Amino acid sequence: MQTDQVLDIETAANLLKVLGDKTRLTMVKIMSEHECCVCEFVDLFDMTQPAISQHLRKLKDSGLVKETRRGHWIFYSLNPNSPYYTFVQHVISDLPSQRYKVEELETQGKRICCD
Amino acid sequence: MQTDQVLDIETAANLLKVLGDKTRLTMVKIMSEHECCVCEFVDLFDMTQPAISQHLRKLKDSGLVKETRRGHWIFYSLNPNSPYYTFVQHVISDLPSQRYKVEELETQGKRICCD
DNA sequence: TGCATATATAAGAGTTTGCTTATACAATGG
DNA sequence: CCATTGTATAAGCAAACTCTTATATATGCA
Repeated sequence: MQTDQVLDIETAANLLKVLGDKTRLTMVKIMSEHECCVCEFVDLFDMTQPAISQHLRKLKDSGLVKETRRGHWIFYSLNPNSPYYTFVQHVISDLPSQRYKVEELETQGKRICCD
Repeated sequence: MQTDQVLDIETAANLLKVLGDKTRLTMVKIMSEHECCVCEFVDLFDMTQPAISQHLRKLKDSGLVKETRRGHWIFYSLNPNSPYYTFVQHVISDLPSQRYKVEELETQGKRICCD
């Protein structure tokens, strides 16, 4: 994994820019608690699928997030192997839990599960 | 002052957007270690005075930074009364110290001091 | 009072961002 | 192998961002 290392400022600024968007920051907080697939994000945010996809690509390009395909669905989650994993944890630790959103999906029967 | 409170996500995203710029992030790290006036920033960054001024305004508008005038100079520093002070501390704690930059100014006789 | 210095603001140009719609690609099941 | 479903990519547009130059404002001092 990695330890609390010193981050160079330019790298940190780029990460913060990626996180400095309400949609992406919420996604990251959600993924720190659950993995999620694209169509779930589409339901959670009132946004088109391409818009969601583009946000996820930014997160993936930054290395903060990884994807796993299971059948039709691609699940996104925080990448614990990112050298910036603990940095992100620092940043999002003060944010309110977003579990309730995923639970709402669940009660609406919109949660995707591949077991 | 304030405690480790939960930050709403939109507010956090806006703060991160402000911090998600190399110049501003470096400024904030510097100010967490020293107060600085505008002309010092102009020397530290290879940037025009209005560009520096505009970055400082963004930081001030976010409430993260406060200014104190002393004669000709306006000194900027982190605002410990900001409700987001500890959040910012979390974010910048992993960044490398920028003291050496201010020390370079000092050896070049470019440091402003109003004692 | 008038000038020099420090800083802020205004206006404009070039770039980046974040959406939209349209289309392409990938996987599954009949 | 075709249709359906989930996801990604492309192209285009409006808004936001970050710089530049020019100018205004504020303070201290001769």
